[in-house]
Amino acid sequence: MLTFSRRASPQVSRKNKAPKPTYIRLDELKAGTVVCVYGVVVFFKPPFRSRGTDFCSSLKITDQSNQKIRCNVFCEKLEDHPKIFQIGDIIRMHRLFNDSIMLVNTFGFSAVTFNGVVGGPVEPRTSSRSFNFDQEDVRTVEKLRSWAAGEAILPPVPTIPLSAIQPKAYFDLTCQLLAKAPVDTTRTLLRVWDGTRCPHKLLKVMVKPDVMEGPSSFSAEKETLIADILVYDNHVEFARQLKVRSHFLRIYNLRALPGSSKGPGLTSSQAEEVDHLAFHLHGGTAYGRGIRVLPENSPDVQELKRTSAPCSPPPWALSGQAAVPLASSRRTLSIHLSTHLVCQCKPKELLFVMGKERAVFPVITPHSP
DNA sequence: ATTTAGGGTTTG
Repeated sequence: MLTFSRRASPQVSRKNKAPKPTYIRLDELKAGTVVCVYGVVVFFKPPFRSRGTDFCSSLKITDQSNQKIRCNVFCEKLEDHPKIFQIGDIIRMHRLFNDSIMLVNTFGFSAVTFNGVVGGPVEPRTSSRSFNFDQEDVRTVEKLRSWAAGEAILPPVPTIPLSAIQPKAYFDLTCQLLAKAPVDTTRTLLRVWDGTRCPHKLLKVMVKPDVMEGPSSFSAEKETLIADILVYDNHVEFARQLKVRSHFLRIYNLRALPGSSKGPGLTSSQAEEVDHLAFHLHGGTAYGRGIRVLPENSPDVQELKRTSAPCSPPPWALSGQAAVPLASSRRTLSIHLSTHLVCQCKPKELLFVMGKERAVFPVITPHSP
């Protein structure tokens, strides 16, 4: 709904008569008080399971005062955690208790986050059903963005594509999950791609096809683009929740190591290939190590969809529509026959891109008489 | 109605 502030400037509000909070500069925090703050994220750990009942998000923020303040956010539900995706994001938090060591969320806590890129749209990210957000918030976000740009807080490259991997270095990867499989009690395999080609050969992890969620194999061409990631220990539980194909991920503090490691799950011939890279998400949360699912509407996901499926609509050999009677309703189906199916190659699946939509279709092959 | 963690690279 639209309300009006005392200064008669329009104010978008989704809640009636909420008093406007006062945001405290980070150099004016007093121990033992409950505060609302704005800040630029200079460090964060994606939510990880604590030993208590909640997930914990650990972060460090700063503002024009240059004070750096640590915060911990405890929430039982993942979706209630601040939607921080990278260093440089702007965050607004309401109702944090200052215990003199750090800020910790308290009753009535809420968080809204924004991309930190100067000049970008100021789009609030939150799971709060009601929150206030007006022109003053827009100005605060823009001021923090331009201040942070001068402080060089954003990492020089937000995430590294597979094509730019430096062996042995730690990096963040934005990717689509294509398939996954449990390997043993401490490890899960994630098969991902970002549409770019790694200049190094990629070590493949062998698992039984019947435990694979998603396709157990891809075309030889596509396999050269797929990175096999072994995630360890505390990340296994998180990996279990991930959904093949529909989930776009950012994996933080990933490491690509020359494939000298031998052991179950790796083929012996590959293990001797030192040129092959093996991807590991080690156990623990140091340096913000972890996995986050990116929202479907995030710019990073839109960009990934563009780069991982750069092709024009295929030439149709046949195209049309058909009304299909169903049990409860009647639907119209668009039917296309790809020219790929009337040539000599025999694909097992086809990847079609139409605008922003993407779908992988199994090829139905009729039995020979 | 206030525990959890309290940043700082791996068993592989």
